[in-house]
Formats: sequence, structure tokens, C-alpha cells
Amino acid sequence: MLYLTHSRANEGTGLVFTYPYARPAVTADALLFTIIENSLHLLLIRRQSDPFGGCWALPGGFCQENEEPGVTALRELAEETGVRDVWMEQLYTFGQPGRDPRGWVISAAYFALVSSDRLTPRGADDDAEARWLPVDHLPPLAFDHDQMVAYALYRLRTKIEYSSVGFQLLTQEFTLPALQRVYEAVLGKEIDKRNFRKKVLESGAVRPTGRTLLTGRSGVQPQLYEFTGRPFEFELPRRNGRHD
Amino acid sequence: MLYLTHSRANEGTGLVFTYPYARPAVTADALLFTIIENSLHLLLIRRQSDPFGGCWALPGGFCQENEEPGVTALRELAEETGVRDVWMEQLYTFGQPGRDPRGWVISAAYFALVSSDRLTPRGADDDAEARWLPVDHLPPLAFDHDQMVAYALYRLRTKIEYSSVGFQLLTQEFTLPALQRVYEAVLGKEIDKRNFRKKVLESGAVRPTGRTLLTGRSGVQPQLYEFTGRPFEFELPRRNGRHD
DNA sequence: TGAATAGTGTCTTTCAGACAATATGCC
DNA sequence: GGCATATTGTCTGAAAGACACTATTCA
Repeated sequence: MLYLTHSRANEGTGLVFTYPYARPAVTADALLFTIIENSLHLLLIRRQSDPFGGCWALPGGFCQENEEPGVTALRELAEETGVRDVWMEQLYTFGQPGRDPRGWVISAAYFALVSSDRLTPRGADDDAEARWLPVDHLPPLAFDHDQMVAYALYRLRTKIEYSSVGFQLLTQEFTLPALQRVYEAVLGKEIDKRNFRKKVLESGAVRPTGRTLLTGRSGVQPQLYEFTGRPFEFELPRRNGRHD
Repeated sequence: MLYLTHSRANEGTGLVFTYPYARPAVTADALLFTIIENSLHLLLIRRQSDPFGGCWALPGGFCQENEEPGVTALRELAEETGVRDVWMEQLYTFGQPGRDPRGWVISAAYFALVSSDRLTPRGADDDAEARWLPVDHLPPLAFDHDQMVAYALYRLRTKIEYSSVGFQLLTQEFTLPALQRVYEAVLGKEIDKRNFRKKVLESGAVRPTGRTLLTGRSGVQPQLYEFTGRPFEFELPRRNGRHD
């Protein structure tokens, strides 16, 4: 094994100390979810070049010097897909040896949600194809991105039950039936309408705006609400609790 | 700004492709907690050299080539403090510019728990001082390690309520009063003995071993139990729920 | 026998969960 | 009028939470 000491590897990094180790390349990948037609979708791009040329992959790329990986993820999302202003949090950092055929590459994965209206689906600065694909029918992905998706889905499905992240999948004003459809799409189960409305309204997490939605379809015009910021939890019935 | 192309920075990294970016140094830090005398303690080392020479800091160090950061964290724990066989999970990856005065250094932080008996407190291969300090009275730490500790404590205090991680802070055999003291130490609140015992026993998460503990003190000899692996949740009473 | 600790049971209240009928708007 | 959707309330059972006394061991 070869260690570098005082090598040119320090150039451009601001590292001026004696540093006896090789350095990995570091990338950031974004897992951006939204709800389209009542089902959960993930934003993917089709890779233009090798490795995995032609494969579907998560938007992402290499961190620039002194760029916090979360900033990288947002930048790559904007550059590759044109999507901005998303809710985002760090998901996990993947560093398994061999996860990138080019060598030692560590990737920080970020978990992001966006309202169903703010999505500008197509690629921006280059002609890379960017598309929303339903999470129930995903193709095999490049690198270890399948593993990332599995973990992000787990995170979303658990976190929506004990936090208010679900509201990040809606527009600022929304109806209670739309909120319920978000929970049903994420959790993959039907929820009793009356119990759900009762919990939402009693939580204080929503406030009516006084307006109603013009659906253009038959039926009652539903009332519009907005998120107050107060916490909202909705757990599915379980025989056993959450794990660990 | 200087970018390297085909530079010697690739040497020893296995990266054979044209790579237009500088690379960060990557480190892993371990936040190892245990319970000592009914209060939560954190394992720290005193830094021998600059930066932050003489300061208290988390055990950790640079990733070796193709070493997964979690492996680094375990290796550094063993090397610097002699502690092995701990429960561990990834906490967060810190990459804020300026977090290390030496330059661009990204750190993956790992959150770890160990039984109160398995701890071999003192430094191992070098004479670096390693000590358990109570989390309620921590000195200022090197780098952004204060921030890491704050987040790890948040993670521990939330996670102990909806998972069974609390058992990782006990020996394989333990008494119910000891289990309760773990929860009280982590959550910082007294818990009603009868309600706690009822929840633990009804959860199926513990099984009596048939033995009792010889305390050497006055009072009843408490029964010993072991963890069955079944999930156990214990939430403190709340006016509001968990946040986000 | 006194001090320290382990162990046990009931009652009340709150909340989850099952369940069905009415009202409104569009065609 | 028919269809589609939104909206509303009650009852039951389970679990949380408040609460106090007895039993065992050691000095």
C-alpha cells in the first residue's frame, strides 16, 4: 500500500499539514420524492456517460472544494433537473469499498421532498434526461443507488408517522382529502377518513384559510387549510411497535 | 481556484479516471456513551498535538484507503481507548467549511453505546489520555465536536423512546430497576416504577433468567432478566408530540 | 428494629379504532 | 336525478397514567 506524504495531493485543498493518507473523492446524491397522481415518485436522471452510461441514477455529483455536501446536493439538483426550493435532510453516507468502479468514492446521500406543484420536471443546463418515476416500478439503478432508495423509502415511511414531513409533499394550501392521500400514498394503506380528519384537526397542525378549492369535478368543494407548524403524528395500527 | 487533472492526487486511491476536483480529507469520529453510577457518560480523549492540542475531543481519525468510515470509527476507538464490541450506528456527516483549521476535512460521526461492564477506560497503544466524562459537565471540545455531542444526545434521547437501544447500555443480564435507571439517566426524568415495570414485562422484551443479583446491600435481591430482542418502547408523557 | 431497596394492583381517564349517513356540487 | 366527493359523530375497548403499601435483606 502506498501512502502519500507531502504529496501534490495537498494542492488546492487548503491542507497544509503533513497528511499520510490518500483521500477519497466525495460526492453527494439527492433522493427527491414527490406525489404525482396520488402515488409516490422519485426524481431520476439517465446517465450520459460511463460508468453505468444509459442507466438510471440519482441526481448528484462531486463536491467542489470546501463545499458542504448538502450544498452539493442542492446544486446538482438544480443543475441536472432544474428543481429548487425543496425540503432536504441528510440521509446516510455510503462508503462501502467497491461501490464505485472508478475507485474510492464516498457519497453523502440526501433525502428531499417537494410539493407536487413546484416540480419542473425536465433537465436544465444539459440535455440529460430527468424524470419522475413511480417508486413502485423503479428500474435497476447505477452504483449502490438501489440501496439508497430503499433506505430513503424506509426513512420516509417511518418519519411521516412521527413528524410533520408529510406536509412537505403538499402545496402551501391543501385540502384534508389531499393530505390523507399523501399519507395513503406513502404508507401504502387506506386510512379511515373520519379518524384521520379527527386527528389532524385536533392536533392543531392545520388552520383553515377560509377558501375552498374549485375542483371542476362533481362533489363538495373542499376547504383549504395551511400548516401551522405544530407537530402532527399519525401512526398506522401495528401489532408490534417500531423496531431496533 | 486550482483544479487538478490527472494529478498525482490520484496515486494510491485507485481513481484512474480524469477527476477535475480537489478531494477532502475524510475522518470518522465516535461518540461512545455508557452509564456510570446512574449517569450518562461520554468517552473522550485529550489531544496530544495541534490543532487543539491539550483539548478534549472525540476519539477518531483519518480513514485509510478504501476503509468504510464506520470501520475507521471502530478501529480508532480500539486504538485510542481500547474499547471494542460496541453497538454503533452512523450519526451524521459534518462537512461545514472551516470546521477543521487544517483545511477541507469532512467527518463522519458515529453514535455508539456500550454496556457499563465492557468498558476498559484507559488508553491503549499510545499514552493518550482517554476518559469517561459525565455528559452534564463536559468541557468545551475541539473542532465542532460540541455540535456532534449535542446531536448525539438528541438522537439517544429520542431513539430510546421508540426503540430498544437502551438495552445496549446494560450488561447481558440486568435487573428491572437497573433498566429503569438507564431510562431515567438518559431522559433526565423520574419514571413511575409500577408503570415502567408493567410496560417492560407486557412488551415481551425481557425474559427472567431465574437468577437474582447479589447486591451486597440491604433490600430485596432483584431478579435478573435478559433482552429477548422483541421491541420495547417507552415514551415520556408529553403535552406535544415529537417534533419536525 | 430500622433503613434501604424490590416488588405488587386498582382505578380513572384518554385515545385509538371501528363504523354509516348526510350534504354539496357537477353533469 | 344520478354520480362523485366532502363532511360529520358515537360507541367501545385498550392503554396510559396516577397512586400506596408490603416484602426482603443487611447492618
